[in-house]
Amino acid sequence: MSQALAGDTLHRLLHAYKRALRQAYADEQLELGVAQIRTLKTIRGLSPCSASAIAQRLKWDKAQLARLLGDLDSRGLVHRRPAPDDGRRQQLTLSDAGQAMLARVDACEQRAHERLAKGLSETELAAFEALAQRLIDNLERPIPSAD
Amino acid sequence: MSQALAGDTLHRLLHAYKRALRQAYADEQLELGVAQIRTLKTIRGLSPCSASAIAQRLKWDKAQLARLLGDLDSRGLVHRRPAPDDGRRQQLTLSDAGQAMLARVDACEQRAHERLAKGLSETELAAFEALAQRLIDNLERPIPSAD
DNA sequence: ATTTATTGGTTGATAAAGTCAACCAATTGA
DNA sequence: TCAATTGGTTGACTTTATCAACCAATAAAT
Repeated sequence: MSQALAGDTLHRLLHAYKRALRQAYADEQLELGVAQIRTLKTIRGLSPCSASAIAQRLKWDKAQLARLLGDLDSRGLVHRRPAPDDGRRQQLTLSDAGQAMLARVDACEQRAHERLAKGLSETELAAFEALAQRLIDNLERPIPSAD
Repeated sequence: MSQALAGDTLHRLLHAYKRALRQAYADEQLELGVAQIRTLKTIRGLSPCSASAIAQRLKWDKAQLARLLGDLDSRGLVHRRPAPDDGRRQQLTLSDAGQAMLARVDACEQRAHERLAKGLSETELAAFEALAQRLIDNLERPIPSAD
């Protein structure tokens, strides 16, 4: 790696960030994991929403997604309905309980994020976000094959 | 969170990054996981080095570290010797095989990091690193207790 | 219209990452 | 001298992540 960006920095940042999130969720007695919450948030942000859309969006294995959705369903946080136009697909929406849960998550995460961003300006955070997005794009872009 | 930095961006970046690393290691037939490699790299970078120093540095659970070190030891990649000045502590060093392994890792990761950083200038990467370090500092700084 | 390929989702199996508690020996602090 | 803490190990468990096989439905090819 170029000396400017150490992979270890990325590892440590996410490790610290996830621990901060888990602690914030535990403090608030939210009995969900980070992946479950990310799933709920993605359902909120996509319309219409399906398991394959989430898997594509988060680059998750569909088997993992299936289990996460099964769990969220059994907790009554999401609705799964057959899609009207494709018998294979399920239409995912948040239940009332799911929406209420996410409202609590939002409050939780706001505190965690205030702590994360303390002392950094909006300009700096925006710059970080833009750079991070470019790094993601680099990694998610298919490698042109030599064949 | 402030609108400028989305937590989801961090998740997606590390997810993509770890997948890229795992792929790079698999392509090179390195039969180690990301955590094992980070452990070896930390041993290389710390002198003297002990398990507690690594756990402190990476903010890992010491039980997790113990198992990682046991595995690296059984693969002959590290040496564990009693510390001369503290009967509780072990002095950790890389074996010749461990050093050779890290040389392969370095080559591997250079390619992964070139891909990660493609199209970004050294200035941009340095800015990202500096901002990431500040975010880590924010999260790792103890919260002053109200008591 | 029929066949083949792909997609959406589930289940089984497994590995990696991560956490918590209990324990013991050695060291430090009271 | 005794209590508290530290360094490390082991047991147990949870969460995250991956791969393969499978089935039903849809799309593409013939």
